[in-house]
Amino acid sequence: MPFNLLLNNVARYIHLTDNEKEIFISHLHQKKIKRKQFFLSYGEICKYSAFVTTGCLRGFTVDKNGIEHVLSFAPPDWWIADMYSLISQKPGTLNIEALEDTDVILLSKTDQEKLYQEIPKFERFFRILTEKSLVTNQQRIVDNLSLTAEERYNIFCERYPTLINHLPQKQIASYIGVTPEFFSRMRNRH
Amino acid sequence: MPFNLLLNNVARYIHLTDNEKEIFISHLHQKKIKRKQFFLSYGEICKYSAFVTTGCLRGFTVDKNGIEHVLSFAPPDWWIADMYSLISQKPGTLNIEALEDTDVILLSKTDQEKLYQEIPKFERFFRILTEKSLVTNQQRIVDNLSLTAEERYNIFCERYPTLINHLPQKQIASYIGVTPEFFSRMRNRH
DNA sequence: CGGGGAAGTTGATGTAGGTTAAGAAATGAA
DNA sequence: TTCATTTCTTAACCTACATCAACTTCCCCG
Repeated sequence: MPFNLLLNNVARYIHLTDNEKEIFISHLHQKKIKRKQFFLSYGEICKYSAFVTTGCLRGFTVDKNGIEHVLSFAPPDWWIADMYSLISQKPGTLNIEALEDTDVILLSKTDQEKLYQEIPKFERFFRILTEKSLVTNQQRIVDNLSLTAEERYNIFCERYPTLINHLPQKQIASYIGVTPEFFSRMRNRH
Repeated sequence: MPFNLLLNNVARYIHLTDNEKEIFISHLHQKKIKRKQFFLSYGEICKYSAFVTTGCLRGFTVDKNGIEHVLSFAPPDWWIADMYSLISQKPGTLNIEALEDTDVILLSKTDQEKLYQEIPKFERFFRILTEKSLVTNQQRIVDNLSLTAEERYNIFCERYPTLINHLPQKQIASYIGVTPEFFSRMRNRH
């Protein structure tokens, strides 16, 4: 059944009884997002966390010069949301777009809060998830401050080997923090 | 009593009974850190979260060229730790140093876990804390990718007005991601 | 309260990476 | 398969910020 990937994802950090699994699943919705379709746009209020089962999403912002900056990729087994907007329920700055046809499982903000009431273990689950995400983001800040573009690229290759073949170069360039032109030059020099 | 600042910090997100407050306090330790003294050094395993009551700490890494990069400041009412090391209990890369004589309240990793057992509400507290920290860090990544040094400086001034007068310029420069020389020039042109 | 090390300033010069532009290659919708 | 649209490449030139060095000012600790 289609929720297995997600149940395994959850099982990494907390144990659920069969009954709890059913309660959990009752809060979930499935959705298909076609390539290039937006799951969330700048200025909207983020009402869902999305868990990708197939395909790939990207979260990005657009700066005042119209340049896109990729904050995160969400391949299968990853969660994505505009955390700022989800928490504050204010309009966010993040766009979330499908890089290919993608299946997601949605958990709404309100269902997530119900879940915290019904199965407090989920506080733990999302705490741990958020902690891991925080560590990754802190490392990225350090990398951006202290490494050259080439070093950041090498780290990206190590950390996300499956994504490298999968993604358009310009998306990786944007994540690394360089222009597509410079990224191309960087790759073709050695 | 010296735990009031911390109890207020906690009360922002969860409500504790008097009994729960006592249990919480029983897990805490106080410590004084003298100016320039290290609370945590690169390569150590981080065993404590620290909550600052007076003074100021800074968390920073040192890159392969010996250059320091400030990840965070912790003035009063802030938590600080090497999250990577605290979670994984592996040697971390963060240094945490007192910028002035500082009083902290410590919560050890093991006491934190006991707290989760004894008062599950603390799962919620630290989830919310971590979420807020994550949002701040994501915004910083976007800022580093899309803004000039001067724009990042202006944002820093808005966001941390009290720190501006308080900190040596070179520390702010390092947080912003520029050299002290460039930071000085930037401030003195207009 | 005085001296020494740290912090800040200023100038000359260097460089990683950006910008603009134009063509080549890949890709996807019909 | 075809054509239109992205994506990628290459080249010339540009700029934000770094580096190095010498000087001044600050400030803390004995």
